[in-house]
Amino acid sequence: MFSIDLRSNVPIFEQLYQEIGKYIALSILKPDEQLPTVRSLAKELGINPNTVSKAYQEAERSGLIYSVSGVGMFVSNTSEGVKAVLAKAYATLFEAYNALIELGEAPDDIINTLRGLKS
Amino acid sequence: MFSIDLRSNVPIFEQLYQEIGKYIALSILKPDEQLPTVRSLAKELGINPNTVSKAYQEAERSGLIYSVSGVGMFVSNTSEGVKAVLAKAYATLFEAYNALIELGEAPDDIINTLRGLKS
Amino acid sequence: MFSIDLRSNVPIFEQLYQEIGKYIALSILKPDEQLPTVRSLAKELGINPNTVSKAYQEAERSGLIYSVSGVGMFVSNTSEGVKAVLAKAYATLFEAYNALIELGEAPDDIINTLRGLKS
Amino acid sequence: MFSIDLRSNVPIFEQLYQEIGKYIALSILKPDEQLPTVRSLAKELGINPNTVSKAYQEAERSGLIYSVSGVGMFVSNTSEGVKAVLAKAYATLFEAYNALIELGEAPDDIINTLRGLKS
DNA sequence: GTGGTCTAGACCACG
DNA sequence: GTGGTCTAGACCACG
Repeated sequence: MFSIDLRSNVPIFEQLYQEIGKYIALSILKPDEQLPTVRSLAKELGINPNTVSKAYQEAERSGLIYSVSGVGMFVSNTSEGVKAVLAKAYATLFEAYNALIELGEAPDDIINTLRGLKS
Repeated sequence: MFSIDLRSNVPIFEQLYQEIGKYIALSILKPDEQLPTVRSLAKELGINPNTVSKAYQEAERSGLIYSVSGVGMFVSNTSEGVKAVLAKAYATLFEAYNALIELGEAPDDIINTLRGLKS
Repeated sequence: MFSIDLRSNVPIFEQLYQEIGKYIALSILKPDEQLPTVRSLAKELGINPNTVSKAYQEAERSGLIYSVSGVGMFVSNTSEGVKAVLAKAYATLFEAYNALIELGEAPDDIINTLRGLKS
Repeated sequence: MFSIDLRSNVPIFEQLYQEIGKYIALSILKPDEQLPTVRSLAKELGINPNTVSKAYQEAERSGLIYSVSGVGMFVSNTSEGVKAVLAKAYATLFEAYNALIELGEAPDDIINTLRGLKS
């Protein structure tokens, strides 16, 4: 289910965190569904359990998942957590958009280019 | 002329490289104009000369500037270099856009949000 | 009667122990009244019997309840046990209060804030 | 300057994080003052650099400190960060206060007890 | 020099 | 069984 790119400059724990956010936003992971255990996911991905744990802790701090002591990690009721994920993604878009504006691109040109992309 | 933020998580050399691209794209830096020397710019910004050097090297690799041995760095005839800068900025935008699509956002919603921004 | 929150970061046995203390202090549980058996309470709350057992042991050590071999757990004659529960709760309060003092808050400010709370 | 208790049940990184917050709130650590490096503090306290790093990262996420790449960690302009620290400390106080209320203690009794403490 | 990430492996509390 | 913390040690990017 989860896939990571060991060659990426994005840290592994960050990739994993983003994937969790993505799957929850897409309802592939549903509220109160249990995530793979730290150890099993680490084994499956061939990475260190500490790295998975770090991703899970980030996700818990973001309100995306919660932990049940002695049992495992579960998907939160998503409303607030997903909002945060979306907000972050939009912030990145705005930043890239503003960088183009700073380079002298016209707003309409940028938007038209994006509209061309979607079809 | 150049301004950097030491507290930013964006590396300093990267900030500097982007500023060079920005000023060239905006024709504030013009073809064959000389850039500040590594040492003078480092002194002015209070940063390590190696950092300035790295930014210049990146800009040279991108075709934005060229070096004249023993003299300094100069702005290239811009057409291709600026194209590269713009292409990179657009690539970042597309990446952010696609991340939103992956999160389930509708293309029209994203574009309308951006259109709201521009006014 | 007892209610626990599996998602809380407070251990379940601790929550249960505190609830026992609370009900005894409030005389909802009365001297020599029998507590639910470990197994029945575990079943009712959907938790591990060992967890209930641990809470009961804590409560017994605090003098809140006593065990009758082969029969079950019973509420103690409360005076000393309740005193211990209260003492512990006050200790926690003092600790939080002192932390605020250490942070430079004025005693009167803290007390006034609490007084505002109570109304 | 920093002191930790290895025997405490409070994690080391958490103790360190709280100390940072305390010293900033008390202006013992002043804005833009540099903190000890990860390695030097680890050595001084006899703990692992990773543990110090975790505390620093927590403090950075809280806005208490900021990092300058290649140089070190520095105290933020404190207003917002300190507010968060104080808010957290007050939350702990309120929790302890409410626990006492639940145990049947009268608000005035609790407050009078605290007032007795302060003198 | 600085902090950030990761691994391997241990130990712990909770259940 | 579960996740959380910590150590020892390596490697990396940035400066």
